[in-house]
Amino acid sequence: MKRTTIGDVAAAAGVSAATVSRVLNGGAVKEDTATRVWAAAARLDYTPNALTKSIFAGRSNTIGVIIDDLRSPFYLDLMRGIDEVADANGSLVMFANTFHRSGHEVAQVQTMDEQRVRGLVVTTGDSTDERTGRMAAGGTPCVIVARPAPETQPNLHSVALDNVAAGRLMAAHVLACGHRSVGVVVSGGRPSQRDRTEGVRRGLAEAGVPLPPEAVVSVETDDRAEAALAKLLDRPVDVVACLTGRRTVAVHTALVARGLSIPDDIGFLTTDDFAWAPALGITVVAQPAHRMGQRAAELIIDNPGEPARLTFQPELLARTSCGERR
Amino acid sequence: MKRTTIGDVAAAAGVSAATVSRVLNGGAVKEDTATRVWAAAARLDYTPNALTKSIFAGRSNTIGVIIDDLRSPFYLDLMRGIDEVADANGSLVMFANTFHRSGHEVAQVQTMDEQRVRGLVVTTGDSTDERTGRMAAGGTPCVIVARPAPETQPNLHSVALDNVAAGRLMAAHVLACGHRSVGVVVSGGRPSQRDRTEGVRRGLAEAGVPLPPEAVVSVETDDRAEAALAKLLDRPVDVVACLTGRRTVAVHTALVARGLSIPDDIGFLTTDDFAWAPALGITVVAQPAHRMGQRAAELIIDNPGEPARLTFQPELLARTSCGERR
DNA sequence: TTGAAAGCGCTAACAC
DNA sequence: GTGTTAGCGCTTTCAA
Repeated sequence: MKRTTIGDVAAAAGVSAATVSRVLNGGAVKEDTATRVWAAAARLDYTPNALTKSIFAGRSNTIGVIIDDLRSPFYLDLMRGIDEVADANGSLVMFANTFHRSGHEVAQVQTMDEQRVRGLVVTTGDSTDERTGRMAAGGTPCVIVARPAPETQPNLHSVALDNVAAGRLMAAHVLACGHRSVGVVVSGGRPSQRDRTEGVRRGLAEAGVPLPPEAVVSVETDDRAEAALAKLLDRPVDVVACLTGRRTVAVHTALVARGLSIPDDIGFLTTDDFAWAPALGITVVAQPAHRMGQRAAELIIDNPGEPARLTFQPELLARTSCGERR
Repeated sequence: MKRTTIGDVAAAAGVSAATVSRVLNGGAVKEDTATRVWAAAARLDYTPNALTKSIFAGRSNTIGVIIDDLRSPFYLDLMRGIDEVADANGSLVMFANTFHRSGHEVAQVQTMDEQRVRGLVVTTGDSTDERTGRMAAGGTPCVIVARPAPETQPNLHSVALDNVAAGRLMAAHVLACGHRSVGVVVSGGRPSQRDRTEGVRRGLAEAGVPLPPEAVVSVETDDRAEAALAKLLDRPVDVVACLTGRRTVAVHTALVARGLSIPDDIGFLTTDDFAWAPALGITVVAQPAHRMGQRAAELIIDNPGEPARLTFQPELLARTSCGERR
């Protein structure tokens, strides 16, 4: 099944391939030549080969995105932001989902590099840092999302939340609601999780409220939420702060499964806004995920000479899940 | 910023480009030659150019996916299914979000064709049918999701839900819960919406319950949900059946905003399962979205000679939002 | 087992 | 204006 090439069109229109190329890309051609070429192209159903074009440019017009898990509300909004800007610039988005298959992530970065993507957005942990760094060194702009870039290097940018501020916002809110004993749920030990925990700790400390180590539990997968919560609620806890949007459903469900009513028996707040949060009255600290995605894509398209480290401020969306504010 | 080419590696290893190619792709080469080549490749940080490779194959190793709006739970799960199978086969996924910008969709199909995708998954309305048909005629396997393929043609497959069955399932459930006056919400007039409505109508008719035209309203965008519901609830309605997963949040919110309590004041059920449905007790008719995505990707990778029209059966997940079953 | 040479579909100099 | 000629980075005959 051979496809129509530029040569076929040229032959059909009685011109050279170069002329066809000029017609298609807006060079200087006589009007009736152009007409003949367009007609021939339409008749032969000619679709130019973008792959071949990219060879000359040295790279494709596609932005690569590597994401842990699209099901997280943050990543989904991030993705939409990237897609929007890409689309507005005539770029495409190539996407790979790691699903936390560690070891696979590095291979995916490599694959994106082989595709000669115009730029790469990575949201994985630091396992990919070395490969991403080399890619940036090779001239491909890369944006690390959700944590600061590991080192200052040309073509290597980052887009992240002020995670400490997010933690502080949560602490301030639960204190304002009259809570004193806070339980914290994180997922794994990624820097963002550590920083948010630290923010909570500092925010509470300023009000003289401690956050002992046993008040912080890690939930690695959804099905371990119940067990982790059982441990967390061994000691009296007024309010549970979930520092990871990925675990919101599981933690909320585990709370309810224990027969706890929110906010009457226990307060609850989490990270990342989501479509059902208003309906459920769940208070969240939101990241400007959509905006972050847009900026990430813009960094790739504009690729400023100076490496950029963009930090975004979180926003508290107070609803009813922590009880009334006093 | 010139990147390392196969020629650079060849020169460094003291062999020809052809030999390097053979080493990289597993041809017959003497062992110590291979060793020298691998060493040179590593030293020069050689990353093969997949774009150039694709020129020879005639097409890339990427599966294109065109989706209306990723925020819909169905599409997100579909996407995950596609990605999974693609990944398992060493394929990548290239993704475009139309966001219902009509007119843009056809351009996006064309763009995917220009990228010489290995295959294309389209979820848009029929505006793209002509272009997709030509793509299939040109040899690229295409899969239309959520409605049957418009015509039987080689390389053109479809993956869809049995929408009439979905409507019947809903009708049977609301009848079993003792409801008699059903209000239906659809979004636009796409075939899937029409078929589901028809299913509801037939299911009710068999029990002698009518579904008059004024019992069906269309909600085109989220912000029009309240107005549409006001109209729908002009007449007495026991239960609202939302036939589009995309509008679940908006319709549910509009119901609650009217001061209606679910299921005490009014029953509610919708299409497509979602993460928070169990927590909210919302009954849904689910599509096997993940499975459908996998099958779509498999159709592209295996591309059977006979055009396939796959139909999937919906499943009722009964929870509490329609009241107790009698 | 290896290299030289041709060519994939397209663009970009350089002539005419 | 338009055609000719070189490539882009890689694979694939075809000889050696």
